Amino acid sequence: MHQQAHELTEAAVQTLFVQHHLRFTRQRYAVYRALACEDIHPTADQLYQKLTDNKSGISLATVYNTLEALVKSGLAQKLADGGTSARYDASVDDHLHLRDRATGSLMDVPVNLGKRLLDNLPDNILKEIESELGFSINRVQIELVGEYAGN
Amino acid sequence: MHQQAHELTEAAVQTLFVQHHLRFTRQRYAVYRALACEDIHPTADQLYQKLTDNKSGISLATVYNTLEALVKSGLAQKLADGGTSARYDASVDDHLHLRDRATGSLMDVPVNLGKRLLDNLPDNILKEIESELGFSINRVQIELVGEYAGN
DNA sequence: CCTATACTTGTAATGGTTCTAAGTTAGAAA
DNA sequence: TTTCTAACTTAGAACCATTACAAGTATAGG
Repeated sequence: MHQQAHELTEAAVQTLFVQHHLRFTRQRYAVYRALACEDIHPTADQLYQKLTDNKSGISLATVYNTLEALVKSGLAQKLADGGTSARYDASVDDHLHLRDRATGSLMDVPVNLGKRLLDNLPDNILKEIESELGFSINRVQIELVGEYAGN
Repeated sequence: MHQQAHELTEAAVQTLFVQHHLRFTRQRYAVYRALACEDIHPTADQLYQKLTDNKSGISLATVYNTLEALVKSGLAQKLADGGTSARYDASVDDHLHLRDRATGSLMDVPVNLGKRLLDNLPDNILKEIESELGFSINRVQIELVGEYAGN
């Protein structure tokens, strides 16, 4: 679920940053906005390209720095691509990804379906894993690997 | 579940390779054996180090080539590390991973627990996702992200 | 308005992975 | 067994995503 997808005004994002102990800068605002309005899961370089097209005046190093800050503060997550470069997502909730074996591409499962699957995970077994292994689960990341019917 | 974990004789692995249309070489045997008897999920370089210690006489390029061949043939899977380097696993079955947020380390959930969770996934919802999205699911990869109680 | 601290930036360095081109080998066929 | 060739191995170069660095700049608190 894309949190605040409809709340990307400067003031709203500034508030969000303050809540997460992040300084608000022109560059960070641009990166966050670009990331949050994406429905794919962009790489750092894709974001940089997009921002450069927008003449947002930002360096690639800053894109990386900002993404790291967002991830560390909990405003984004870094998804391993399996391929060459990392992908980012401005969502932090549990959600499902679909990975196409053929292309390696990654996309979200529609929220309603994904949520139903996650809500129906056997909670008692998760609890058992936690107690048995002395592990505290923060997030359940599920990836459905397969291929589109067309292929 | 580590398939053939007890069946790593030369003959057994050779048969396995033939079944998967892979030529059997000294180097591939060494890599497969090193991978299959690991309980962690080694990186290419960790395997290379281990094999070098064993004086197996193998180059790093071959480790990479072999891992790629194993993955392509279905005898291993590549796990995105989220961090810097990829990790490999000589198992192809659905299974669960635990990722420690602190260290980024990745390990298996014991088979019995993992299997119970996977067996209790709501199958009807998975089917619905398949039909709704025109996607055919080969594998369900679940990662439990969290931290050990000690930390 | 001033200041301290944190952020930004271009560039260099790093490090995992892939490429290349030359040598070697597995395994099929005779 | 011998021969043959496609496939494999290898060292080193190349590649490219990411991080480190050091100098300049901007934010937010006082």
